[in-house]
Amino acid sequence: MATAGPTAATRPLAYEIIAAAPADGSTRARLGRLTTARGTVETPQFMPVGTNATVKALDPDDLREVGASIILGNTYHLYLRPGHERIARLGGLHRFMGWDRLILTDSGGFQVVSLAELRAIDDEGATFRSHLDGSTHRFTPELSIAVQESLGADIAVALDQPVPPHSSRREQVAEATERTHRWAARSLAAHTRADQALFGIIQGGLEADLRAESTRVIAAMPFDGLCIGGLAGDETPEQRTAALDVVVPLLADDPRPRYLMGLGSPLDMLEAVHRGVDLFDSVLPARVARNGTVWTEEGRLNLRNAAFLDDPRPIEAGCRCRACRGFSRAYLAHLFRADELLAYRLATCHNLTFTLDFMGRIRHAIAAGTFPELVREMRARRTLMDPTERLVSDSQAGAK
RNA sequence: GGGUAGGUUGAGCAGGUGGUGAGCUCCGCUGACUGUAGAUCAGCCGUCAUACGACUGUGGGGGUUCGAUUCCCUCCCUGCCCA
Repeated sequence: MATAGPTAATRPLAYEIIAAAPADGSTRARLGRLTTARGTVETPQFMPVGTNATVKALDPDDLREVGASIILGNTYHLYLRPGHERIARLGGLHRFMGWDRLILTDSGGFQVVSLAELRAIDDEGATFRSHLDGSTHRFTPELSIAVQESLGADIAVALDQPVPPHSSRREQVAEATERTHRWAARSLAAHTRADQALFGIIQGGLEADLRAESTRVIAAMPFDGLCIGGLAGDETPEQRTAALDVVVPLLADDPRPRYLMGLGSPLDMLEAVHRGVDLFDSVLPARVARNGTVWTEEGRLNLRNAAFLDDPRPIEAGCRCRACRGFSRAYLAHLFRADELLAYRLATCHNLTFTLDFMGRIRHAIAAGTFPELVREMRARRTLMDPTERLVSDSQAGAK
C-alpha cells in the first residue's frame, strides 16, 4: 500500500494501491483507489469525455446509471464557450452541468495539435484561432491552470504539446517534449487551488530515449498523477506497447496514478492495464455509438445495417443498460434510420455501460489474481470490440 | 369534352432549342471513428465487370434523318384551368 506523497493527508488527491502488480512479473496491472474530497474512483477506470460540459446525448442521471465515477471536461472548449469566468460565476463546472462526481479537465494541449492549422507555438505559449468565430487566442501554461481553477475540476492537467506519433521528426518530438517539461514546471508554479489535484503529462513520442527522459523529468515533479500523452493516435499496437514498456518500469516505485490519455477501445485498455496503466479517457465509445456502432461480448454491431431491421433481440442479452432492458435491435435500427434523438442516447448508454463494466471485470480479475488469464482469454477471443477486428458476421446479425 | 403544363436512373430535380444525357439531393448499401470543430465523414447507389471498361436508358408505339431527348404523327398517364 502506498499513498501519494508524504503530505497525503493534506493533498487534494490520495491514491491507494489496493492490489499491487504481482512480483512474478506476469502483469503490471494493479488495483487502486483514487480519493478526493468529492468522491472516490476505483482503478483501472475509464473516464467518459464531456467536452462541452456534457457527455453528448446523456444527462447526469444517465451517467450515474452507466456507472461513471469521473468524467473529462475540456479547458479549451469551455474557455471559448461559454467562458470559464461565466462558469465560475454560475458556481463552477460541477454545478453548471449538474454532475456531482469527479471531473478531470484536459489542459487544452491536445487542441493545440488537433487544430494545428490554426497554431503558432513558442516557448511562451500557443496561439490559435477559435474554431467557433476565428478570433485569436493564446494559451499559456498559466492561463490553462487559471481556467481550470475557475472551472473547479477535481483534477487539472498541465498544458503540454502533444506530438502526433507519426508525421513527426525526432527533432520535433524532442522540442515539443522539452517544451512540455518547461510548461509542466510553470503549471505547477501557477497552480494555487489546494482543493484541486494537478496531473503532469509525459511526452516523448515513440522515441524510447525521449520517452524515458520525459518520464524521469515529469515524475520528478510534485504532480498528483502522471499522464502519458501522445499515444492513442496512429501508432501501431506494438509501438504503443513499446512506449508503455519504457514509461511504466521507470514508475515502478512511484505511488501516483498513471493515466493514458485518449485510449478507449476495450481491448486496447486491457493491454494497457496489463502494462500498468490505471486511467483512461476517450471519445470512442460515445462517438461510435452516436454513429450507430455498439459493442457487445460477441463483437461490434452497426445498428444501421439492414440486418437488424427485423432483429427482436436486445443489443446484448443480459446487459443492464437501459437500451438492452427495454428495446430491440430492430427498434434501435429504426431510430437511427429515422434520425431520432433517442437512438443516440440509448446507443451511448449501452457503449458506456459496456466499457465501464468491462473495466469492472478487469478490476475484479486483478483483485482475484486472475488478470493474466483474462488477458489470455480476451486475446484469444479477439472480439469485435477491437476496432481492428470484425466479430459479428452479417448472417449472425440477421439471425432470427 | 376543350385548353394548358408536364412525364429523365427507387423519390424529387437539373440538363438537353438534330451530333455521345449516368449530374445533384434524398432514400438505400457498406465502411471509418481512440486527451470530441464529429447525431460526423468516406465510398457505392441503371445492368454486367474485381477492375479497365462495355451496354442500356429521356412515358409507349410509329415516322423523318447518316444520326432523334430534341422535329412530325398517334396513344397512355399526371397536375392545373374552363366546361
